[in-house]
Amino acid sequence: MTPIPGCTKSHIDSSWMFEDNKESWSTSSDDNSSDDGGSGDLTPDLPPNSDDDDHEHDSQTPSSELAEKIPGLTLGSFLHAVSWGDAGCVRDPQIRAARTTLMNSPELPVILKNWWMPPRTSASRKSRPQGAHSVLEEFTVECVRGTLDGELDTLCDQFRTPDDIQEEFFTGTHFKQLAEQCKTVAPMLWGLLSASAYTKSQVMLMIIAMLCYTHMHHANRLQKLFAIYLKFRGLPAKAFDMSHALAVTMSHKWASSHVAKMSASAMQEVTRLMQIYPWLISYDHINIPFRVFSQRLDNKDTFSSGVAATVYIKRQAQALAPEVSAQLRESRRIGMQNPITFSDIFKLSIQSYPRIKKFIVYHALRFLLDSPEFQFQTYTHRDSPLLQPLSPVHALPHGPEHVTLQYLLGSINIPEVSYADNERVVEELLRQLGLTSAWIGDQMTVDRLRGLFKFRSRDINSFDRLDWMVLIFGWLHLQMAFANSLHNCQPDKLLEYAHKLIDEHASSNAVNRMDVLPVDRQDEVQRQTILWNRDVLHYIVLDHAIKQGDMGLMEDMLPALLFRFTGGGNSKDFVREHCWLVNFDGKPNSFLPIDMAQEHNIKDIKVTYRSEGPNIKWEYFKKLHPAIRIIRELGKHMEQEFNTLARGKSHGTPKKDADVKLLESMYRAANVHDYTPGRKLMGSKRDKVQDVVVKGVVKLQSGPTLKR
DNA sequence: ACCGCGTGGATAAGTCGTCC
DNA sequence: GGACGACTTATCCACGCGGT
Repeated sequence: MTPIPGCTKSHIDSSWMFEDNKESWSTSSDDNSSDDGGSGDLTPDLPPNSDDDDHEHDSQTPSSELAEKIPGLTLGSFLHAVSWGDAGCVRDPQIRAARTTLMNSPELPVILKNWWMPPRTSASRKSRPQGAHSVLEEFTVECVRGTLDGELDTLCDQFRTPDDIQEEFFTGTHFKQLAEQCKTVAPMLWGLLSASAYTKSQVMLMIIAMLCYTHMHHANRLQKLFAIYLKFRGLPAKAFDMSHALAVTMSHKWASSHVAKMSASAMQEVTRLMQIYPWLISYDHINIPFRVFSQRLDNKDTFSSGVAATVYIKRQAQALAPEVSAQLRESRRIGMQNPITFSDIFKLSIQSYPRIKKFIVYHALRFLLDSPEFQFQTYTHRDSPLLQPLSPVHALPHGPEHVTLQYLLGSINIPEVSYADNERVVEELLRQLGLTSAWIGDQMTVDRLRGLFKFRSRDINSFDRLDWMVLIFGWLHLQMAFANSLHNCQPDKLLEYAHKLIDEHASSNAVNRMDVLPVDRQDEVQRQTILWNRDVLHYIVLDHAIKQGDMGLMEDMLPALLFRFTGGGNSKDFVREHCWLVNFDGKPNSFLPIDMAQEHNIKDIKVTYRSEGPNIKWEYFKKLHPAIRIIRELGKHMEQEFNTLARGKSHGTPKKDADVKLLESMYRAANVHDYTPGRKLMGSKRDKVQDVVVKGVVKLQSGPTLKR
């Protein structure tokens, strides 16, 4: 026994394999030949090797000695006996120890490798000895197949989808993470793939997912994701069948029926949440032509008009509820006893204006800094404290648990806008939410509920419909056309410019200055532009405040907002429902995000997730729309996953560039920002912008508005 | 030349039976 | 019960034909 390990040990140093020495090559083949010759009949073409046998004494002598000691012993039968082939050898402690040593020895891999492909020098002209090439190859394949089967089985469990309806399923699948899991669960498959597929991990993940899917069609996690995602990115049914056949997605059939399930589940969820948390419903008509930006969309769609509604759930409000309602009662009591007067509001607005102005100036400055012409990246003083974002006046807590949930309800086909229809809409929405049976008989409840439904009036639509975005971009581009020339200015100089800009072009003071001029010195066009600038900046600051959850800033803005909405002819309800409510329940989701969100939803309904085909009717819309929220989240999620993986964070160029350019040239041609004494507005009186703030101040001062 | 109408292609949702 | 696939149904659109 002992000579054998000694024999192999003498050859474990594999450096000789790479020597060009002819002699050592022959000694090596001698070693192999003795192995193969020992096992006998596998490879008959070994005589050239056996010729060289006698050169190497170490290896030859022991084996022959052994053969002499035990007659009939071949290397094959010996190895077989040692390798658990003989009961006595299995048990014998000495053999067992030697076997274990061999099994764990570094020689073993080398032995096997040599069996698989007997080494030879690069100078060798002989054909390579067969060794046990085919045997080992078959054996390896068998091993690998067994392991892969096991790995695939475990992998299938990874790709199973217990819950494929909820949002978590669609946004909770992270490809990198999943790839890591696959790597750990199926190291061999992963290793093989990454060795032979020179590609990114998500491709290998997809290959594995496809394998699992063909293995068992319940292992379909990625297929489901891709099915829903691709369906709502406009993959046609034909292409769907194709990619289904390739095991990339689920069947088209599945996708469409699954959307219905998602909708149903979303409706269920919203009904459940509405019983727990405070909620608000907003709805809007979705047949409003959407022509402002997208002229290409005039595809003569004959959508009859209908209503799209969204439920907003304020989750965190519940935690606040007890004390807040008490506070609310208290402040109501105080409010009743000490009604707020005009001068109070006016004082508040005076007090808060400096704080607001800081933000206005900052945002104006931001336009400059963000404009590509300015090249902020290379600006010398870009770290100056003067240019840093302002800290919020009073920020609300934020985080995932504070997100306001929104759920689209099924769209309803109720054609015309009238109060009667509004009631029908409300009824239908309640019915969808399953509230009808319990509450519809109770007129009181319905009346109260109606206060929570927000029907958007027409006069604010254009403002809310993001039309102003283009105008703002135009405005800022005009202001910043000379941004490049400011590149070398000191930060404090920039700040000063921004102040000057606000004072002269975007403030009530500027308007006032204009108004005190004699009539023939006034410039109506410029005045109008100033008004627009001022209002839009307020809007931007408010938007910023809302986005940041900056309650303090929003409170500061309340007086100004009150002036605006009172003057703008919007109902007091508008202010009361939203601004004041915000004041009390301490939440940032005031009217603006809600309306914006509603517009987003409508855009999704009308443009992004528009279904085509003959069977699209309102019934189908009703079925589809509650699912849009999840679909949208999925879209975001997928693009995020793949952008970060494949394309980095590169953002596309703003689509509105052309619009902005046009607007800019129009502004420039019209000289709206220049002072032209005595200029009058062209066109009818109706085109003239009202200074709603002044009107609101006047109205508040004189009218009955405050009493309510 | 223009309009009305029928037809077939394209498309996608819906239905039903089958398989695991 | 979920997934699939063959088959059915419904609608729009392009095209062409025939009549005015």
